[in-house]
Amino acid sequence: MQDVRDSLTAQAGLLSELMTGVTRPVLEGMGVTLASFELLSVVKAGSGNLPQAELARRLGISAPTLCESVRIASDRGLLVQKPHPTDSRAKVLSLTSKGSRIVNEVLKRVNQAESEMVIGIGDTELNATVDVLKRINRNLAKSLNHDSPNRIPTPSEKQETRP
Amino acid sequence: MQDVRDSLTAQAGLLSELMTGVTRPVLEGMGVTLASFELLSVVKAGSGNLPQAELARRLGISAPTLCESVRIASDRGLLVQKPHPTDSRAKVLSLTSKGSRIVNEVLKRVNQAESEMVIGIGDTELNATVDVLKRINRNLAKSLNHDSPNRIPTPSEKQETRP
DNA sequence: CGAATCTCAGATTGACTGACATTG
DNA sequence: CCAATGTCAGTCGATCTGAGATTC
Repeated sequence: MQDVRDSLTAQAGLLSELMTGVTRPVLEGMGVTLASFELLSVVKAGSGNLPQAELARRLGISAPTLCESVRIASDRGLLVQKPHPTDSRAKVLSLTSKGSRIVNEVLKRVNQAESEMVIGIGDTELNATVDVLKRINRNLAKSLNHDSPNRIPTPSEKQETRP
Repeated sequence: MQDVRDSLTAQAGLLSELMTGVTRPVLEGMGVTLASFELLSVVKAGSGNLPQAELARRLGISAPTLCESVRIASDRGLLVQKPHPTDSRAKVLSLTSKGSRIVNEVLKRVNQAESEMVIGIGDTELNATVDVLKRINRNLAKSLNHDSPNRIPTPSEKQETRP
Protein backbone atom coordinates (compact mmCIF):
# COMPACT_ATOMS: atom_id res chain seq x y z
CA MET A 1 0.00 0.00 0.00
CA GLN A 2 1.16 3.47 -0.74
CA ASP A 3 -1.23 4.80 1.89
CA VAL A 4 1.43 4.89 4.58
CA ARG A 5 3.89 6.97 2.60
CA ASP A 6 1.09 9.13 1.37
CA SER A 7 -0.37 9.92 4.75
CA LEU A 8 3.12 10.46 6.09
CA THR A 9 3.61 13.53 3.90
CA ALA A 10 0.03 14.56 4.44
CA GLN A 11 0.33 14.40 8.22
CA ALA A 12 3.64 16.23 8.20
CA GLY A 13 2.11 18.93 6.04
CA LEU A 14 -0.89 19.14 8.32
CA LEU A 15 1.36 19.52 11.34
CA SER A 16 3.20 22.42 9.74
CA GLU A 17 -0.05 24.02 8.75
CA LEU A 18 -1.49 23.70 12.22
CA MET A 19 1.64 25.18 13.73
CA THR A 20 1.42 28.25 11.51
CA GLY A 21 -2.20 28.34 12.62
CA VAL A 22 -0.81 28.70 16.12
CA THR A 23 1.62 31.50 15.31
CA ARG A 24 -0.60 33.47 12.95
CA PRO A 25 -3.13 34.80 15.48
CA VAL A 26 -0.35 35.69 17.90
CA LEU A 27 1.49 37.63 15.23
CA GLU A 28 -1.67 39.34 14.05
CA GLY A 29 -2.39 40.38 17.60
CA MET A 30 1.00 42.08 17.67
CA GLY A 31 0.70 43.62 14.23
CA VAL A 32 3.61 41.64 12.79
CA THR A 33 3.57 39.61 9.60
CA LEU A 34 4.92 36.09 9.33
CA ALA A 35 7.72 37.29 7.06
CA SER A 36 8.78 39.87 9.63
CA PHE A 37 8.74 37.27 12.37
CA GLU A 38 10.93 34.92 10.37
CA LEU A 39 13.37 37.75 9.83
CA LEU A 40 13.43 38.54 13.53
CA SER A 41 14.00 34.87 14.29
CA VAL A 42 17.09 34.51 12.15
CA VAL A 43 18.42 37.83 13.39
CA LYS A 44 18.05 36.52 16.91
CA ALA A 45 19.65 33.21 15.95
CA GLY A 46 22.57 35.10 14.45
CA SER A 47 23.13 36.96 17.72
CA GLY A 48 23.20 40.30 15.96
CA ASN A 49 26.39 39.84 14.01
CA LEU A 50 25.35 38.43 10.66
CA PRO A 51 25.40 40.57 7.51
CA GLN A 52 22.19 40.89 5.52
CA ALA A 53 23.48 38.72 2.69
CA GLU A 54 23.90 35.80 5.07
CA LEU A 55 20.44 36.35 6.54
CA ALA A 56 18.93 36.37 3.06
CA ARG A 57 20.66 33.07 2.39
CA ARG A 58 19.29 31.54 5.57
CA LEU A 59 15.80 32.74 4.81
CA GLY A 60 16.00 31.56 1.22
CA ILE A 61 15.07 34.96 -0.19
CA SER A 62 16.87 37.41 -2.45
CA ALA A 63 18.90 40.33 -1.19
CA PRO A 64 16.45 42.99 -2.42
CA THR A 65 13.57 41.20 -0.73
CA LEU A 66 15.48 41.09 2.52
CA CYS A 67 16.36 44.74 2.11
CA GLU A 68 12.67 45.60 1.89
CA SER A 69 11.80 43.38 4.86
CA VAL A 70 14.51 45.08 6.87
CA ARG A 71 13.16 48.51 5.95
CA ILE A 72 9.70 47.54 7.17
CA ALA A 73 10.88 45.95 10.41
CA SER A 74 13.22 48.85 10.97
CA ASP A 75 10.44 51.39 10.45
CA ARG A 76 8.41 49.57 13.08
CA GLY A 77 11.28 49.69 15.53
CA LEU A 78 11.83 45.93 15.64
CA LEU A 79 15.48 45.92 14.64
CA VAL A 80 18.36 48.26 13.86
CA GLN A 81 21.07 48.29 11.20
CA LYS A 82 24.65 48.86 12.21
CA PRO A 83 27.79 48.94 10.06
CA HIS A 84 29.72 45.70 9.94
CA PRO A 85 32.79 45.92 12.18
CA THR A 86 35.32 44.88 9.54
CA ASP A 87 33.54 44.97 6.15
CA SER A 88 32.18 48.40 5.41
CA ARG A 89 30.06 47.16 2.50
CA ALA A 90 28.02 45.06 4.89
CA LYS A 91 25.54 45.91 7.61
CA VAL A 92 24.63 43.77 10.58
CA LEU A 93 21.21 43.62 12.19
CA SER A 94 20.22 43.31 15.79
CA LEU A 95 16.89 43.21 17.57
CA THR A 96 15.54 46.11 19.55
CA SER A 97 13.98 45.32 22.90
CA LYS A 98 10.60 45.55 21.20
CA GLY A 99 11.63 43.09 18.50
CA SER A 100 13.11 40.77 21.06
CA ARG A 101 9.97 40.90 23.15
CA ILE A 102 7.84 39.92 20.16
CA VAL A 103 10.02 36.95 19.25
CA ASN A 104 9.98 35.70 22.81
CA GLU A 105 6.24 36.08 23.06
CA VAL A 106 5.62 34.05 19.93
CA LEU A 107 8.13 31.37 20.94
CA LYS A 108 6.43 31.10 24.30
CA ARG A 109 3.13 30.44 22.59
CA VAL A 110 4.72 27.93 20.24
CA ASN A 111 6.31 26.07 23.13
CA GLN A 112 2.96 25.93 24.84
CA ALA A 113 1.35 24.45 21.74
CA GLU A 114 4.19 21.95 21.43
CA SER A 115 3.61 20.86 24.99
CA GLU A 116 -0.08 20.36 24.37
CA MET A 117 0.40 18.46 21.16
CA VAL A 118 2.42 15.63 22.74
CA ILE A 119 -0.01 14.96 25.54
CA GLY A 120 -0.59 11.23 25.87
CA ILE A 121 2.43 10.27 23.80
CA GLY A 122 5.33 8.53 25.47
CA ASP A 123 8.95 9.62 25.25
CA THR A 124 9.94 6.43 23.49
CA GLU A 125 7.33 6.89 20.80
CA LEU A 126 8.26 10.53 20.43
CA ASN A 127 11.94 9.86 20.02
CA ALA A 128 11.24 7.09 17.55
CA THR A 129 9.04 9.43 15.52
CA VAL A 130 11.65 12.15 15.37
CA ASP A 131 14.23 9.59 14.40
CA VAL A 132 12.14 8.26 11.53
CA LEU A 133 11.41 11.76 10.29
CA LYS A 134 15.09 12.60 10.32
CA ARG A 135 15.93 9.51 8.32
CA ILE A 136 13.16 10.31 5.85
CA ASN A 137 14.43 13.83 5.43
CA ARG A 138 17.93 12.58 4.85
CA ASN A 139 16.68 10.26 2.12
CA LEU A 140 14.60 12.99 0.60
CA ALA A 141 17.42 15.51 0.63
CA LYS A 142 19.70 13.02 -1.00
CA SER A 143 17.25 12.29 -3.78
CA LEU A 144 16.73 16.04 -4.24
CA ASN A 145 20.41 16.84 -4.55
CA HIS A 146 20.66 13.93 -6.91
CA ASP A 147 18.28 14.88 -9.71
CA SER A 148 17.84 18.61 -9.19
CA PRO A 149 20.77 20.65 -7.85
CA ASN A 150 18.56 23.36 -6.40
CA ARG A 151 20.78 24.42 -3.58
CA ILE A 152 21.08 28.07 -2.67
CA PRO A 153 24.67 28.85 -3.55
CA THR A 154 26.86 30.86 -1.26
CA PRO A 155 28.19 33.59 -3.52
CA SER A 156 31.71 32.22 -3.82
CA GLU A 157 30.45 28.97 -5.34
CA LYS A 158 28.99 30.14 -8.56
CA GLN A 159 28.96 27.94 -11.60
CA GLU A 160 27.81 28.29 -15.17
CA THR A 161 24.52 26.48 -15.66
CA ARG A 162 24.88 26.93 -19.39
CA PRO A 163 27.69 28.62 -21.36
CA MET B 1 14.17 18.56 27.38
CA GLN B 2 12.06 20.44 24.93
CA ASP B 3 14.37 19.30 22.14
CA VAL B 4 12.14 16.41 21.15
CA ARG B 5 9.01 18.48 20.70
CA ASP B 6 11.00 21.18 19.04
CA SER B 7 12.67 18.97 16.48
CA LEU B 8 9.37 17.27 15.86
CA THR B 9 7.85 20.41 14.39
CA ALA B 10 11.13 21.26 12.72
CA GLN B 11 11.41 17.88 11.05
CA ALA B 12 7.79 17.93 9.97
CA GLY B 13 8.31 21.38 8.48
CA LEU B 14 11.45 20.24 6.74
CA LEU B 15 9.64 17.28 5.26
CA SER B 16 6.95 19.53 3.82
CA GLU B 17 9.55 21.88 2.48
CA LEU B 18 11.51 19.11 0.85
CA MET B 19 8.35 17.75 -0.75
CA THR B 20 7.52 21.11 -2.29
CA GLY B 21 11.14 21.08 -3.41
CA VAL B 22 10.23 17.92 -5.28
CA THR B 23 7.11 19.30 -6.94
CA ARG B 24 8.42 22.78 -7.74
CA PRO B 25 10.89 21.87 -10.48
CA VAL B 26 8.38 19.53 -12.10
CA LEU B 27 5.76 22.27 -12.14
CA GLU B 28 8.22 24.85 -13.43
CA GLY B 29 9.19 22.49 -16.19
CA MET B 30 5.55 22.40 -17.23
CA GLY B 31 4.94 26.11 -16.82
CA VAL B 32 2.41 25.69 -14.04
CA THR B 33 2.44 27.47 -10.69
CA LEU B 34 1.92 25.71 -7.38
CA ALA B 35 -1.40 27.46 -6.89
CA SER B 36 -2.62 26.23 -10.25
CA PHE B 37 -1.54 22.70 -9.44
CA GLU B 38 -3.38 22.76 -6.14
CA LEU B 39 -6.48 23.90 -7.96
CA LEU B 40 -6.14 21.11 -10.50
CA SER B 41 -5.70 18.61 -7.67
CA VAL B 42 -8.90 19.49 -5.89
CA VAL B 43 -10.76 19.60 -9.18
CA LYS B 44 -9.54 16.10 -9.88
CA ALA B 45 -10.42 14.98 -6.35
CA GLY B 46 -13.91 16.39 -6.85
CA SER B 47 -14.39 14.32 -10.00
CA GLY B 48 -15.52 17.32 -11.96
CA ASN B 49 -18.77 17.94 -10.17
CA LEU B 50 -17.97 20.39 -7.40
CA PRO B 51 -19.05 24.04 -7.64
CA GLN B 52 -16.37 26.71 -7.33
CA ALA B 53 -17.54 27.79 -3.88
CA GLU B 54 -16.84 24.32 -2.52
CA LEU B 55 -13.42 24.22 -4.19
CA ALA B 56 -12.55 27.58 -2.67
CA ARG B 57 -13.51 26.21 0.72
CA ARG B 58 -11.32 23.15 0.26
CA LEU B 59 -8.38 25.27 -0.84
CA GLY B 60 -8.90 27.73 1.99
CA ILE B 61 -9.07 30.73 -0.34
CA SER B 62 -11.76 33.30 -1.08
CA ALA B 63 -14.21 33.02 -3.93
CA PRO B 64 -12.69 35.92 -5.91
CA THR B 65 -9.22 34.41 -5.62
CA LEU B 66 -10.49 31.11 -6.90
CA CYS B 67 -12.28 32.92 -9.69
CA GLU B 68 -8.99 34.45 -10.77
CA SER B 69 -7.13 31.14 -10.49
CA VAL B 70 -9.81 29.51 -12.61
CA ARG B 71 -9.48 32.21 -15.23
CA ILE B 72 -5.73 31.63 -15.45
CA ALA B 73 -5.96 27.84 -15.58
CA SER B 74 -8.81 28.10 -18.05
CA ASP B 75 -6.82 30.43 -20.31
CA ARG B 76 -4.02 27.89 -20.33
CA GLY B 77 -6.39 25.12 -21.31
CA LEU B 78 -6.02 23.15 -18.08
CA LEU B 79 -9.67 23.05 -17.10
CA VAL B 80 -13.12 24.03 -18.32
CA GLN B 81 -16.12 25.60 -16.67
CA LYS B 82 -19.55 24.08 -17.19
CA PRO B 83 -22.91 25.10 -15.76
CA HIS B 84 -24.00 23.22 -12.67
CA PRO B 85 -26.62 20.61 -13.60
CA THR B 86 -29.20 21.69 -11.02
CA ASP B 87 -28.09 25.07 -9.64
CA SER B 88 -27.73 27.65 -12.34
CA ARG B 89 -25.91 30.08 -10.08
CA ALA B 90 -23.03 27.65 -9.79
CA LYS B 91 -20.43 26.39 -12.22
CA VAL B 92 -18.55 23.12 -12.01
CA LEU B 93 -14.99 22.58 -13.16
CA SER B 94 -13.42 19.63 -14.86
CA LEU B 95 -9.91 18.94 -16.10
CA THR B 96 -8.99 18.95 -19.74
CA SER B 97 -6.77 16.15 -20.95
CA LYS B 98 -3.86 18.57 -20.72
CA GLY B 99 -4.68 19.46 -17.12
CA SER B 100 -5.17 15.82 -16.25
CA ARG B 101 -1.84 14.92 -17.81
CA ILE B 102 -0.05 17.55 -15.72
CA VAL B 103 -1.59 16.37 -12.45
CA ASN B 104 -0.70 12.78 -13.20
CA GLU B 105 2.84 13.70 -14.12
CA VAL B 106 3.40 15.56 -10.86
CA LEU B 107 1.78 12.84 -8.77
CA LYS B 108 3.97 10.27 -10.44
CA ARG B 109 7.05 12.24 -9.43
CA VAL B 110 5.72 12.69 -5.89
CA ASN B 111 5.07 8.97 -5.55
CA GLN B 112 8.58 8.27 -6.72
CA ALA B 113 10.00 10.62 -4.09
CA GLU B 114 7.79 9.06 -1.44
CA SER B 115 9.14 5.64 -2.35
CA GLU B 116 12.71 6.84 -2.10
CA MET B 117 12.22 8.60 1.19
CA VAL B 118 11.18 5.49 3.10
CA ILE B 119 14.09 3.34 1.96
CA GLY B 120 15.56 1.51 4.91
CA ILE B 121 12.58 2.12 7.17
CA GLY B 122 10.43 -0.78 8.23
CA ASP B 123 6.67 -0.97 7.90
CA THR B 124 6.20 -1.14 11.65
CA GLU B 125 8.24 2.00 12.24
CA LEU B 126 6.44 3.75 9.44
CA ASN B 127 3.00 2.91 10.72
CA ALA B 128 3.97 3.94 14.23
CA THR B 129 5.25 7.27 12.92
CA VAL B 130 2.07 8.03 11.02
CA ASP B 131 0.07 7.05 14.06
CA VAL B 132 1.98 9.42 16.33
CA LEU B 133 1.68 12.26 13.83
CA LYS B 134 -2.04 11.73 13.62
CA ARG B 135 -2.39 11.85 17.38
CA ILE B 136 -0.27 14.99 17.53
CA ASN B 137 -2.38 16.65 14.90
CA ARG B 138 -5.54 15.76 16.74
CA ASN B 139 -4.15 17.33 19.91
CA LEU B 140 -3.04 20.38 18.03
CA ALA B 141 -6.34 20.81 16.26
CA LYS B 142 -8.17 20.52 19.53
CA SER B 143 -6.02 23.16 21.19
CA LEU B 144 -6.50 25.38 18.13
CA ASN B 145 -10.28 25.11 18.13
CA HIS B 146 -10.16 25.76 21.80
CA ASP B 147 -8.51 29.15 22.00
CA SER B 148 -8.97 30.47 18.48
CA PRO B 149 -12.03 29.44 16.49
CA ASN B 150 -10.39 29.94 13.10
CA ARG B 151 -12.36 27.41 11.11
CA ILE B 152 -13.45 28.21 7.59
CA PRO B 153 -17.22 28.23 7.87
CA THR B 154 -19.42 26.63 5.29
CA PRO B 155 -21.82 29.43 4.31
CA SER B 156 -24.84 28.03 6.07
CA GLU B 157 -23.09 28.15 9.45
CA LYS B 158 -22.57 31.81 9.88
CA GLN B 159 -22.53 33.41 13.26
CA GLU B 160 -22.11 36.91 14.58
CA THR B 161 -18.61 37.41 15.91
CA ARG B 162 -19.69 40.72 17.36
CA PRO B 163 -23.15 42.31 17.29
C1' DC C 1 -36.79 38.85 0.80
C1' DG C 2 -32.59 36.66 2.58
C1' DA C 3 -28.82 33.79 1.28
C1' DA C 4 -25.54 31.77 -1.94
C1' DT C 5 -22.66 31.86 -6.23
C1' DC C 6 -19.78 33.98 -9.29
C1' DT C 7 -17.33 37.99 -11.05
C1' DC C 8 -15.27 42.69 -11.36
C1' DA C 9 -12.46 46.39 -9.34
C1' DG C 10 -9.00 48.00 -6.36
C1' DA C 11 -5.51 47.29 -2.78
C1' DT C 12 -1.92 44.76 -0.40
C1' DT C 13 1.93 41.61 0.59
C1' DG C 14 5.91 39.28 -0.54
C1' DA C 15 8.61 37.81 -3.70
C1' DC C 16 11.47 38.32 -8.12
C1' DT C 17 15.08 40.34 -11.80
C1' DG C 18 17.92 44.00 -13.39
C1' DA C 19 20.73 47.97 -12.57
C1' DC C 20 23.77 50.68 -9.75
C1' DA C 21 27.14 52.66 -6.38
C1' DT C 22 30.44 51.27 -2.99
C1' DT C 23 33.82 48.50 -1.14
C1' DG C 24 37.13 44.16 -0.58
C1' DC D 1 39.56 44.29 -12.36
C1' DC D 2 36.38 41.01 -10.48
C1' DA D 3 33.37 39.72 -6.66
C1' DA D 4 30.30 40.80 -3.01
C1' DT D 5 26.99 43.92 -0.46
C1' DG D 6 23.17 46.67 -0.02
C1' DT D 7 19.66 49.36 -2.32
C1' DC D 8 16.46 51.37 -5.96
C1' DA D 9 13.10 50.60 -9.59
C1' DG D 10 9.89 47.99 -11.85
C1' DT D 11 7.15 43.77 -12.14
C1' DC D 12 4.49 39.74 -10.91
C1' DG D 13 1.68 36.19 -8.49
C1' DA D 14 -1.59 35.30 -5.05
C1' DT D 15 -4.17 36.85 -1.86
C1' DC D 16 -7.76 40.00 0.29
C1' DT D 17 -12.25 43.16 0.81
C1' DG D 18 -16.10 45.43 -1.17
C1' DA D 19 -19.68 45.79 -4.57
C1' DG D 20 -22.80 43.97 -7.90
C1' DA D 21 -25.70 40.75 -10.88
C1' DT D 22 -28.10 36.49 -10.84
C1' DT D 23 -30.41 32.69 -8.96
C1' DC D 24 -32.17 29.57 -5.12
